[in-house]
Amino acid sequence: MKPTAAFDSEAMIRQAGLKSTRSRNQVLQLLLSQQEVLTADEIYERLVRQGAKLNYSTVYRILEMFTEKKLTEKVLLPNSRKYGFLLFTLSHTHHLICLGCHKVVNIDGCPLHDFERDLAAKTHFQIVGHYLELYGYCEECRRKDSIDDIQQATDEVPHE
Amino acid sequence: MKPTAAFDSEAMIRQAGLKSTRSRNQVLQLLLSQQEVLTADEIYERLVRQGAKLNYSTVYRILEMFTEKKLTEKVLLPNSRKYGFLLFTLSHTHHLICLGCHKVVNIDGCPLHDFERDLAAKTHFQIVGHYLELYGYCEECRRKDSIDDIQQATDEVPHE
DNA sequence: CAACAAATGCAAATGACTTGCATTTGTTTT
DNA sequence: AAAACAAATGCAAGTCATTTGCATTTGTTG
Repeated sequence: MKPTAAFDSEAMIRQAGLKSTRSRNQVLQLLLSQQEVLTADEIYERLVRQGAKLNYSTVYRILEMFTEKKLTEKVLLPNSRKYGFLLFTLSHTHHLICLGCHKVVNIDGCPLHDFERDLAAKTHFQIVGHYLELYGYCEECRRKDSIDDIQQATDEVPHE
Repeated sequence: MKPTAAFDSEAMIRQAGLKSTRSRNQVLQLLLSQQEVLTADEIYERLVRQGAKLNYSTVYRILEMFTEKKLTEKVLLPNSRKYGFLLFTLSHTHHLICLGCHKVVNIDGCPLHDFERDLAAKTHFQIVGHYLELYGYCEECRRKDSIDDIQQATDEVPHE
């Protein structure tokens, strides 16, 4: 009998209306096994290290397709011009991302709801969207790293 | 007597501890004359069109230096992997950016202050920063563009 | 106004994707 | 279960925004 993760990923891929291919399953299983944001090349590297045979561009195409079909979501990583991908189930909200281990914590609801309404009224803008991600260090990472490391990394975070 | 903008930019550049060069003044004057976010290549194009003689990489280096010295700030533009630059004085807050004309409206205060404190308590994260920009259409742009155009552009905005 | 560090120009390099096209693989159909 | 076919993948080359190395020019200072 197949391992559970493998079964799940096949079902999920089919349910999204996609062909269930070896590469797609490998990508989705990796994402399912980690509750963190991964970049395309982290995904590629990890899969290759696990012995998978697949191409860089395939990874991009898979991630693009997964995102289109709402299996994953794409978020901009701070100060890097790179995108991270995470399971859509973890998503569709804003995230608190640990800068140490890339763990993702979901934020229930949008803290900007009322704020946006007021702002629209004040500025006469039609507000069509916003981009919000929060960054920090989780409990474990804070324990592992010294205050100095954390202080240094703080500089890499966008304003505020 | 020199035009005011020229004078201002020289003073600002010197005050930032930088050499006042022709190119730096041209870039800063352009930014001073428009209250909007501009990308590096928009800046380059506009200056060249005005007859300035300067290099693409110079523009990048200037913007980088200005940002380091807090004359400008660098913000990620939605869904484009490009950066926009704007005066630091317009900045150090969050922005509401018009997707039509790239006009920037400053947002006073940070709507996430209390929220972050509560979230930190709940998640045991040390929250070190966040990225927030809002996108929409200003009054003029809404008047100019048809509903259809706006609807289409809406799709280009990051989640929520 | 010489001396020198800093800024600029230019061409080539980089990083993160993206694309075109030939080949292979799931899926569907017989 | 093999054919038929669209869809997915591999590979190599291409983009786009930005960065870098190095030779040259320009502000600033002694």
